[in-house]
Amino acid sequence: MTFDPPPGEPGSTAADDLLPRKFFDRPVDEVAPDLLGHVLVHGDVAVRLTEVEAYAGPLDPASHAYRGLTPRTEVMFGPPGHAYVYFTYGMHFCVNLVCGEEGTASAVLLRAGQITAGADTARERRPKSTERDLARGPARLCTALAIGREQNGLDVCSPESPLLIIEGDPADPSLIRSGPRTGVNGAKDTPWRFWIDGDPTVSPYRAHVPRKRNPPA
DNA sequence: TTCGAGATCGGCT
DNA sequence: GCCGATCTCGAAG
Repeated sequence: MTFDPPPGEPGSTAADDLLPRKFFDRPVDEVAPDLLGHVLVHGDVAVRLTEVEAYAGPLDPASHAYRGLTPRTEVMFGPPGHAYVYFTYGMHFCVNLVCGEEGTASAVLLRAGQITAGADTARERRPKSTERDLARGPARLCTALAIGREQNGLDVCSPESPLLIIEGDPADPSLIRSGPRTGVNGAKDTPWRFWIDGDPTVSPYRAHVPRKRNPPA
């Protein structure tokens, strides 16, 4: 398996390659499948998105916004086209893109993708991963792209931003599948996980398993 | 290949 | 204190 060379020098992304903000200013369940095939760029690493999940704001029990506006979820309640990065399980970062009108607090979790540029850099960050595993899973995707707290709130539609979403090869609509969301306790019957069928970088589905606790002595 | 369990800490009740 | 939009490793089939 080979990787295509980067389309140009890092940072040379033309502004008209960026997805426009109005792309994100739509209902989250429309934006999520449309994101498949587009490319998230941070530094010299680029990832073509192959798997995403939609979260519908305060009405969605699976969403961080379910409990309302908090300092953590502030970005979700802001304007569309911004990155919401959160820290979970004490060790992992995950990245979402805010969708819909300001205040709706809906977002798309970026779950997996294929590295299309900067594979060497990504491999340095994840030396134990095979090529297909480099961005297979939301936390791995963040590691491969070096996304952390500093990237929270960045505007991915602005050419000035270090974190950008650029137009890629849109996924073949006949290959887009949807199903229940991964690792989510509430609202697990909502088929808001979207992926490109047959793509090896799509993470395996795992039903939610509550963590076992140490029994009291 | 699949399954089970541990790791680790911020956010919220 | 409890829980979580996860990942990794080791063991077993």
